[in-house]
Formats: sequence, structure tokens, C-alpha cells
Amino acid sequence: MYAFVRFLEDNVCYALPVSCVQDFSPTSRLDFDNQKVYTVYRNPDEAAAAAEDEEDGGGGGSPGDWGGGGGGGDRDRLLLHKAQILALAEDKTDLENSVMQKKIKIPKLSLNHIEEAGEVTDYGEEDVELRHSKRQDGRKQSEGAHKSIEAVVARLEKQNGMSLSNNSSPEETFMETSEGINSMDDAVVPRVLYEELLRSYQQQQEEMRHIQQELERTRRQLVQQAKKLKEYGALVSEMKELRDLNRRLQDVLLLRLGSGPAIELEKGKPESIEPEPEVQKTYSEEANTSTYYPAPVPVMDKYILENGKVHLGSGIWVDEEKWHQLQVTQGDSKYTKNLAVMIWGTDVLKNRSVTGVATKKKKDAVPKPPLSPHKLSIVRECLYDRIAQETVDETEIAQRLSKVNKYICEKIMDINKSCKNEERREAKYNLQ
DNA sequence: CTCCTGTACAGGCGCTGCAA
DNA sequence: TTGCAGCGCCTGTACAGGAG
Repeated sequence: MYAFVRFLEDNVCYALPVSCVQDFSPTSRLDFDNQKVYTVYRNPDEAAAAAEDEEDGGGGGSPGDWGGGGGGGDRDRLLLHKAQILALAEDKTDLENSVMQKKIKIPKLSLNHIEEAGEVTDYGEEDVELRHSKRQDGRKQSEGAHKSIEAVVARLEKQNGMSLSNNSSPEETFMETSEGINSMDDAVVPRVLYEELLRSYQQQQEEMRHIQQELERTRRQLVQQAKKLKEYGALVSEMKELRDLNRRLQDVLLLRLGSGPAIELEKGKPESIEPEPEVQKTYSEEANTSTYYPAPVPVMDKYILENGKVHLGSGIWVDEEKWHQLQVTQGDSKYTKNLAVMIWGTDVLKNRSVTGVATKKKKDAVPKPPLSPHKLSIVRECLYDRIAQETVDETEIAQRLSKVNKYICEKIMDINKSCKNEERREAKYNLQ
């Protein structure tokens, strides 16, 4: 059988075997007086040792005894504590569970018992918090506002000789205690303390309200985020579907465009399949991609591999090995520049500008022929496929794709720069 | 008219590879 | 290890054209 006891000196509650309670052997769960002060060992081992001592004849003491040669009686006076029994149960776990779940009301101790208990009712000034805790952590002190509340409660309890449940509100506390205060004709200090307690209580209520509002706001935000995430997922799948459809459409269009000159398609001359823009005809630089190839075999998803060449679309072929090297290139800039060199070659690039617009730095500048917009779109498409493997963020993709012209422009500048440097070196060499 | 964007170009900085 | 050349990249400037 286990008893849930409240030690009067520090108000700490424990579940202890009934053997810890001196002169107490209950026959049922209700066989106790909750208004009586019992004498209790805090530790079952102490109770067992005391029982052994009793069996051995009491006095004398062993070398391990506390208090030197003081004997069992002295030690018991140190180990025994005044306590109130609040509940009984057969099993310790049941007892703790029922105590933690239910709020046990602490009954008032009868005056007779308190008188019997003597100095035990002299509670501490600060630490009178009622703790439903286990022995190990039961002695931890609360801080800050709690401490001041505890102090107030302790003083009120001391002055009124009343037990106070920690669940009662400050208002209730004041109602309960004011009678005692009036009777003691000492209303000044308790009223100040009461106001302090009340303020603290109201402040905590206010904080609680704030926290609840914050919680509600966070919950609403979470719900909105979840909705957005759902919409985003739907958009991503839709975008993928559109891309797929777009590719299919391009393939169909290319096939239809090529179906007129059927002989050329059979010959596998990719350049003839697609209509080249006017500028491309004027500045025919595409000699490096105008090779004849047999019917392509699809590999690597959309790109087609045949005879060591990779079809990038629209009849543009590049060397397979260079293509694989390109795939491991780090950075959009290098990727774009290298791809531009693969498609046009440095000889073509150095005599072109991206859009065919003349430089604005020189007034009488002659515009250089533009790069084929069609091939530029192939470069963009390749870069798009590459970026799309890294991210699905359309904004980021668009932002990175917008730099394609800049990269190619830079590449043209770099090629021209190196050409000029070479010319300078040659001129220098010739002079020497 | 102003502001913004895109393009071409020059110049410079930092990294890398190579030869001395 | 050091100096140099080549290359990639960034920044600043000038200009054109479109949007508001």
C-alpha cells in the first residue's frame, strides 16, 4: 500500500510506502485521516533501517549511523517529518497517476493536530510551493514572478494557518484569507501583497492571451502556406505537361515541314528540314553543321545521337564527345559560351554580333551581321533544359536565360580580344 | 520627358597553366 | 617559386528603343 503525503515543513508531496508512516497500518484506501498530522520518513530505506533498529533493540547504533554515536533515537528525530496523508492506493504508479490527473484538494488540518505537530507548522518564508513531484526534482526553486507569489501565499498561509491550494485564483485567495487578516487586525501588508499578486496574475493572463493570439495567427499562416504549396505543385506539373506538349508540337511541325521535300528528309539532311531565317542565308556561316546524316536514333530524352553526333534540334548537330564535355561544364556562362563555339565556331563568332546592332560607342560604326536567331533559340533551349534540371523556379530560369545574349556577346568580345593580342604579337615579331 | 532595359564595348581583376 | 599569357568574369560607359 502507498500513501500520497504532503510534508508540512516544505509542502512537497511524495508517494511513499505506508511503512514510511510511523504507527500507521491502513486496512483500506480510505483508512486514513486527511486532517491528521502523521510522522513520516522521507525515504523508505530510512524507514526500513529504523524498523531493523527497533528489532535489534533500538539504542547503540552502528558505525554507519548518522550523528556519530548518537544512537537510533536521535537519528529518528532527524529523519522523521510531519506530514499530511492526502490519498492511499495499492500501487505506487496508480497513486501517482491518479494524483497527477486529479487535482487533490488539500484539507485544512485540524487545530488539535497542528498543536500536536508543534513547530512543524512554521512554514518557510519563500519556498512553500505545493509540488506534485518525485523526490529527485522536487526541490527545484521557481523564480521571478512565481517566487513573489509563493512568498505572498506563504505569508498569508502562515498568518491565517490555512492550507491553500495552488489552483485557486488570487481573488479566491484574498477572499479566503481576508477574514483571517481582519481578525488579526493586520490588513496593510497583506493588501499590498494581494495587489502585487493580483497584478502578477493579470499580467500572466494577458501574456497567455497574447500567446494564444500568436498561436492562432501562426496556425492561419500555416494553412495559407499549405494552400500555396498545393497550388505551386499544380503549377509545376502543369508547366511540365506544357513543356512536353510543346516539344511534341515542335517535332510534329518539323516533320510536317520536312514532309514536302520527302527525298531530302529521307536523305536525312537536317538543315533542309527547317526554314532558316533570311539573315542566315545572307551570312551562311553554318558550314560546320550542314553535314548529311541518316535517320536519327533517339537517345538522351530529347537529344538524338547518331554517328558520333548529337542532334540539338532544328537540324543542328554537334560532336558527341564535345557535347558530353559540355554537360559537365560548371556555370551558365561557360556552358553558353562553349555551346556557342560548338555551334558557330570562333571564326564565325568573331565577325558577328548577337543581334546585328552596330556599336554605339563609335558614330560611324558598321554593324556586324547578327547570329542566326534560330540557332540562338537552340542555345536558349539547351540552357533551359540544363537549368530545368537544377530548379523548377520559373523566375530563376527566366532570369538565367535572359543572360544568354550577354554571355555570347562576351564570348565574341573575348575572341576579338585574343585575336587583337595575337595580331599585336605578330606585328611585334615582324618588327623584330 | 524620364526611366528602364538591352546591347556593344573597353578596361581591369583574379585564376590557371606553363615555362624559366 | 616566380613571372607571364590566356581566359573568364565583372564593372562601367555609351547609346538606342520602348513603356509610362
